[in-house]
Amino acid sequence: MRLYDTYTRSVVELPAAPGPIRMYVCGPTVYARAHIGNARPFIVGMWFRSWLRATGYEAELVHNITDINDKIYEAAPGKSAELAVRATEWYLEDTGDFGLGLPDHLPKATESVDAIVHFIEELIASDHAYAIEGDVYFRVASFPEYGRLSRQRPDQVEEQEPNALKEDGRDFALWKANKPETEDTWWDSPWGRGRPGWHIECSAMAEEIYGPAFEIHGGGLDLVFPHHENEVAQSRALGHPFAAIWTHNGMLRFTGEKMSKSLGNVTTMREAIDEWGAETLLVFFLAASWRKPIDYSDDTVAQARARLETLRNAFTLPAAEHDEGRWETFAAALEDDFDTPAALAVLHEWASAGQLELLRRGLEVFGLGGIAVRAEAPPEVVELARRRAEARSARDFESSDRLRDELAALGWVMRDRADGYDLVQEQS
RNA sequence: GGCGCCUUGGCCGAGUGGUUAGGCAGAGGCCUGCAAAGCCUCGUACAGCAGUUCGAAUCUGCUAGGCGCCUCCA
Repeated sequence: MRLYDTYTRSVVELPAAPGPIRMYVCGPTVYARAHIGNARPFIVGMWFRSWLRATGYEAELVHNITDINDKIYEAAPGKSAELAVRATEWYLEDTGDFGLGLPDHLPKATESVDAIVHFIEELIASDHAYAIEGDVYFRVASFPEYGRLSRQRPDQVEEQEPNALKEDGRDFALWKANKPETEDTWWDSPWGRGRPGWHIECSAMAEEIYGPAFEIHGGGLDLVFPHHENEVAQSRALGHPFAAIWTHNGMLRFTGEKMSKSLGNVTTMREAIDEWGAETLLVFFLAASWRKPIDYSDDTVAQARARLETLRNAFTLPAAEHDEGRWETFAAALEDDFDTPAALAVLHEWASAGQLELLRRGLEVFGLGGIAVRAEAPPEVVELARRRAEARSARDFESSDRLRDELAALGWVMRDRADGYDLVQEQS
């Protein structure tokens, strides 16, 4: 299995099965309903895990919940903890609707403060961080490799979060002293009441679960700098190898621009799922390479929906003799940097060729196995269909067409065959 | 300004040196009482310019356009 690695900007080979392959994929900051772009790292991560397991790997996925953050304090003054809990539930509900299961671990920053504090203490002890007036900052100058992940020269890195307390404008906060007027949650620490900075939680949680080294760290392309750059710095400053491979998914775009809450051009996951259904959205994501941007528009999602129906219809057609040898083309596409558009093309070829067993198995990798299962028609539908079949064989086409309309009104389509008919539920 | 990515037929989107991607939409046909579903046929595309090469969508350079990060961001 080969994957593109941001750190080396090249396609690298994964350790051979059974691995293990331990993945950490950055999750959401929980202050609002997540948008459909936020679904991409989750979906891609769950697909990776699914494929790795299907090919004999021991794969694990950590997906963190950032429930301590300025955005949360801003969005719910005085009630930030309640908002974080509610928004976490939304996120789990929305991502759960994709039918891909749960990550193996869903650590929360609020439940990892001990590990975070311990991590910061180690950084201070090794002179990679310093405490001042209740804040703690990472000393960027102490880590010569700073900037390597995002390909920036350390001396060109600009000031992060301007602040007069810092030794160096590039330094970033590991711990922030509590600001009682705006921050209604805090934790005690050796530096006083406060709360963790954003970047440290991922280093601490990843290492708390996996130890100092693991295989894959993923997230959106917009996290490369500063978030992931700071994570590597924190961990490697302590001599920990941290992630071996970095995977960054492309951004979802809306009318040509990145969909993001700060631009306000978002469709929430909830809205997207309600409008199109989870299966269509999965096909939508499948149709583009995980590293490339995708435009979210009615037109592109409608194309995905049409493809989904084509694949679904395959299961109403006669099956050909199973040909296990054809699995290889599908596998090869995914082994090659997880090329899902190429794999999707193979699914269509199987659909046309009547390789229904392969098609079902291939769909299952992506959480789409459900489309292989046809809905059972309720008794009144079965009865209408029987009557229409009768009318048809009596060549009473007027009644036949009327009954067909009645079925359509109930959401069912009759597909006549030479030797009978199929009853298929209309997909909306 | 710094770093990086992208540009394929009406649309989405693989491919990365030489033989069909695949899909959506559209046209014609087959099938059907008519449909639906399916099947068959039809596009001969690779931003532009220059170069390397026997040969380039695929490599190199330049130009144009677009996007991302450099501040919170999946």
